[in-house]
Amino acid sequence: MPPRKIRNTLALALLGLLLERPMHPYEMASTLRERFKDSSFKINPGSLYDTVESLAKHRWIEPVETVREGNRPERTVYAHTELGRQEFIAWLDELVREPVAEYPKFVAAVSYLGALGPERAADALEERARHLAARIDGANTALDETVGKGAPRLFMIEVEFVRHAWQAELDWARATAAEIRAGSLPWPDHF
Amino acid sequence: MPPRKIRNTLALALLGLLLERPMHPYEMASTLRERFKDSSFKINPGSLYDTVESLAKHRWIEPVETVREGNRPERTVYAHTELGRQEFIAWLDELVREPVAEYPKFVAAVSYLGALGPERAADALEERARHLAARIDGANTALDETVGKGAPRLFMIEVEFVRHAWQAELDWARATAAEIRAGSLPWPDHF
DNA sequence: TGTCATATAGTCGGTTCCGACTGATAGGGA
DNA sequence: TCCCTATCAGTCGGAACCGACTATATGACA
Repeated sequence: MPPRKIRNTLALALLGLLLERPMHPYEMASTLRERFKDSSFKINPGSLYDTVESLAKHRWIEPVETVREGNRPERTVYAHTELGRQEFIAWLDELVREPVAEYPKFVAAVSYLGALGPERAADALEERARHLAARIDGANTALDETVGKGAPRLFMIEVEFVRHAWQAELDWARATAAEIRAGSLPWPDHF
Repeated sequence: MPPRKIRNTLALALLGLLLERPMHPYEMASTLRERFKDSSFKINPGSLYDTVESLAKHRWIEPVETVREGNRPERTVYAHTELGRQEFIAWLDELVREPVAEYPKFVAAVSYLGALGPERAADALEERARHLAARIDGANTALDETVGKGAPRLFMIEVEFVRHAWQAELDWARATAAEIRAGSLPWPDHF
């Protein structure tokens, strides 16, 4: 099996939507926003149209009609192909099964934490912890509201995951700041 | 304060190295690899030279000499500037303090977990859990070795963080797979 | 002595990505 | 009627990114 030709996960989101029904690009973006999926996928007008084009080039989706309303720009409506459906499932399966390296910015920063010196490092970690706590609150509110409206948990399962991940990061940030304050994380000089 | 002009974290890594001593690009890459920092930063020859150029263009670093050994290509040795030193610290501080959205591929996949159907989803999560467990083992080995050689913990602090993050992800994957198997995570039909 | 693998050092061209911008329509208020 | 804002729909140029490739030197080994 050759490596997948499209790696951009926005393509996964768009494909997933088109499995429900045909749409034009702008509609895909607004539907994703409605469903809070804009926190799982980076939706930017430039990337959106590039990605749709790339999906079409690879025949995972195809234009089914172009409509024009009044003087507005023409809209091209796309639908998924059978190839697209298969690739979607295979890709999804692979993404869940195999962790891939992703180089988050925070890991980069932690690699050079020493350069901040102990006080400033502990300070910064504690501030991060406060931000994370606020985000976790936000996630809880979003979950409560959505489940309150009767939506199945599975529709927001990724929010449950990120909440869990943030909580872990929060715990680490607090614990590490505490270690620095307590002096139990020795600070070499030549930083 | 205008937004930072360079966002690429490889630039942070290179700048951090040049604070120790002047180096030429290839040497920066090999030094990072020696120190296991290639798991925190994506080091690719193309990006390396582009990034060095960009750092130089912004005057965060500057060439100090070009040397030639035998018939090998010329090497340009760079050093950090005072501006570079200041930007490094300010950037680092900001990266630690403020969490930024990063759209990991796994979150994308979990957003569409429903499409896999319950059996395949549970299967895939369990496989991921096994991969994660292996990585955690690897991290532990690396930590033991390095600390065994007398290196300060702070030099590998980012490995402690990623181990913690992986452990959290592992816990979530296992717990969610178990919920699916137990039927306590209801699966809507129209996926 | 030929050759094979590895380390050194970097170039090049193409794709991807993205933020700033354009321009039309719709609705509301003064 | 004029203006303000929001929404709709998309274009464009440049920056970032990355994989494939080039080319020399060194040491091992058959």
